[in-house]
Amino acid sequence: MQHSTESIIQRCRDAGLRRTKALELLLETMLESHSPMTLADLAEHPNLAEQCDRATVFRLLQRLMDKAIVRRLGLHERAAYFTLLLEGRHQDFLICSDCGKIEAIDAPCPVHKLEKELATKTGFTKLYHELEFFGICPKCS
Amino acid sequence: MQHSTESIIQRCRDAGLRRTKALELLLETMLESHSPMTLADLAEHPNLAEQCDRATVFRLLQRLMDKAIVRRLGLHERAAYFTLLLEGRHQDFLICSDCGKIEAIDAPCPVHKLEKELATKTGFTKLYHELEFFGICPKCS
DNA sequence: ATACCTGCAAAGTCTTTGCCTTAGG
DNA sequence: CCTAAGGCAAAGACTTTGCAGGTAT
Repeated sequence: MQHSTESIIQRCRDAGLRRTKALELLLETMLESHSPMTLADLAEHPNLAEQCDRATVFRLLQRLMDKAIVRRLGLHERAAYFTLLLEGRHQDFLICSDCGKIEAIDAPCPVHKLEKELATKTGFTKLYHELEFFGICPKCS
Repeated sequence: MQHSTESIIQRCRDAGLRRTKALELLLETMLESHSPMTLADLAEHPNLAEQCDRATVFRLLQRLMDKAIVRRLGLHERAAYFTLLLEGRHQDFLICSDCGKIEAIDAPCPVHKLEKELATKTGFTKLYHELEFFGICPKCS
């Protein structure tokens, strides 16, 4: 396997984190799962449930995000974002990871072809997509 | 203007919603703003702050989502999702809007070109993107 | 030895609901 | 008139933090 737990632990060590039981178990668990997990998913996972506190998992995730080993998906605020669905308008967004400013991108979206393919391959219906670009805006950098 | 408040209100009426002051103000506000807004953004917006309760805005957004006039961005759970950042692996996701199941998509991501363009056009640095497809999975439909 | 981690419990923040009143159709 | 919508206040859900004690280095 290309990404062993051991090699990720090494990345953590290089980033200055201590090798603790909780860290090992967390990384193993995230590596086993092939899709994103919530804090609850992780803290209640059999690997972790009896082994460490939810606050520990939370703080580990925080550190791992700081070190760019873990990413939190979605817009980076706690609150939910809403947008109007207007006929003939599809919006993708460009978001500053630092100040949080969100702007709409006008560029034609290059994803529709893949979306069609997915519809036939996977049997999903009512497909739509969301595409967000994140980065540091000129002001913040 | 192509999308007048009036025309959206008509969509709402067609969908069975009553024409109330709060609805009008909410739609106007969302139409003015050209990027997604949080419940707090909306409820505290000068247009709405003194005019209606936050719970009202919340319930309006709910109804508008039911009627597919508004969309809530991001993964549709309350909790945040985390994923490992592994070298050489970029994942896009396919999510069932009904049961919430998330699966990773292997297909080569068609977005990198646009990402490069954005970097030069906008001056954003450290760009990356997230791409999610939503739909109803075979089991749920 | 000491700076970093952990567990527990409490506080915060944003969302969601109950209940009664108001008003649109 | 009848039912959907609104206001207020309280409850929920998930996240985040303070502090005292434990542990990797």
